[in-house]
Amino acid sequence: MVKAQLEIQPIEEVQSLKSRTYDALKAAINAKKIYDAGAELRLDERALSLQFGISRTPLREALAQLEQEGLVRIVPRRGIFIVRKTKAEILEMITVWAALESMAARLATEVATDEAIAHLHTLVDTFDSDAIEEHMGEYSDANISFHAAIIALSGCKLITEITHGLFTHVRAIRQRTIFEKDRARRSIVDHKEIVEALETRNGERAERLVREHTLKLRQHVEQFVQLN
Amino acid sequence: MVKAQLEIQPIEEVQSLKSRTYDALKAAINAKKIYDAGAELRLDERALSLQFGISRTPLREALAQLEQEGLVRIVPRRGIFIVRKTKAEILEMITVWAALESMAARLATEVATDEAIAHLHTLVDTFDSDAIEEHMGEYSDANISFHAAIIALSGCKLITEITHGLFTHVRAIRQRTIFEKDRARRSIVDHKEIVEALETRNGERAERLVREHTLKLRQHVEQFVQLN
DNA sequence: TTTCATTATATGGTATGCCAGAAACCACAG
DNA sequence: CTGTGGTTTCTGGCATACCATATAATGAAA
Repeated sequence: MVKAQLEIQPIEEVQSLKSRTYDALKAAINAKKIYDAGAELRLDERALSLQFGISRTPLREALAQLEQEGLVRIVPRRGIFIVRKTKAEILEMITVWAALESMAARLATEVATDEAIAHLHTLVDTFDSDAIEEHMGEYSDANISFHAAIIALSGCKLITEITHGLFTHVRAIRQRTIFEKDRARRSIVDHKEIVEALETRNGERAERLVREHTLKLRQHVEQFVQLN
Repeated sequence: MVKAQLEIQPIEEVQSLKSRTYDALKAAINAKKIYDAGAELRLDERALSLQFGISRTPLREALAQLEQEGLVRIVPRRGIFIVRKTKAEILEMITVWAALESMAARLATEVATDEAIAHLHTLVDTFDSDAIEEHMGEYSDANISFHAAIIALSGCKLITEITHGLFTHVRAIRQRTIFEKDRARRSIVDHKEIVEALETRNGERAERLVREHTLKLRQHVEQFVQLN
């Protein structure tokens, strides 16, 4: 046996057009403000195939996948439309999120290393709940990272995958969420409690805190966010 | 305005070949014992298109959707393969199931009607934990129905949808699960407790019982079920 | 007989063309 | 002006043909 003599990089495998088109379309849909009034939700196959410089075949396969994922709806001989989620559907997504992230928190208390849990502090301690007003933008990002981190700590790939899929849908509504400072302040307190529960390996408590935290968001969206 | 003079039935709309092929393939994969040794996992596009009597185009679109769903894997210029889930992935699915069904139980205590909850008795009381041996087959079906019923009681369509998708994968392993009578007996006891918690609108307890019940299954599969 | 290079074949990937249904447009009758 | 029937056009659905690559088959050289 000859030992590796070179640092071999996998040959850059060019993905199929279908796959790349899928990614491109998904990114484009995510970037689009689909909840704005008068937003164009229709996708034109031929126009897209021209823009991408490919034929309709791989494009249609990518669209079929997006349809399966629930991002677009293909109506025979009528058109292809970006799906706008209803408020009820968004609320259901947050509910599922609550179920999954709370389970993730429980798992994290069982499998995560102390170091990994300690690392959460970098995502929480940065923000003082008093001076939160001036850092709403950064906080919003850190907030997302915090929840993603907990899910990652669980070690459960499937939870990561599903919540990531949900996030794709929910992020579109995020730009509509009013981050009033009071909510942010209480949110930080919640986060600190959650970290503490994880550190003390209190699975029950961690699960409950995460669930309640996310259900608060659900409540908030239900009350204050208006779609259409 | 002319009143309806005829009883008009909506025209039976013929679904697209893509859609029907998707359903047919999914059913075929589910019916196949993919975990048996030597099972043929490869799908041949051209052969399938001949069998279905359609061209490769709609077939490929259906396959693209199945790939998105994780049922098959398409390897460029190598072939299309039915995906066999690993044991670790099955365990993750059961974990997610536990998270979702326990949340569903909690929701059910908040939104389900008394009548709907009472209806669960028909799925539980039928089986006496003493005489369970002779009715394992029926019990297995009732068991599935019971869990599906709880999820339905939550009123959360998304939970129903996701768990249904998981079931598609897990059912293939079901035929490998040894239903020894002891597990079935304890399972029935669990079910009765769950119904009671739902009836008394004890959300915390219902959630916990469902979670623990499903995690028991997880534990069992981890210990006793062998794949490959 | 074995090995390796060459060739053939099989298989998925992509492009193209035509078809059918739906919507938009238009003209003409009332 | 209005409503109705017909025609055009637009759009997605499907079939077919060809392409590129991976694999199998073949055969010549060692």
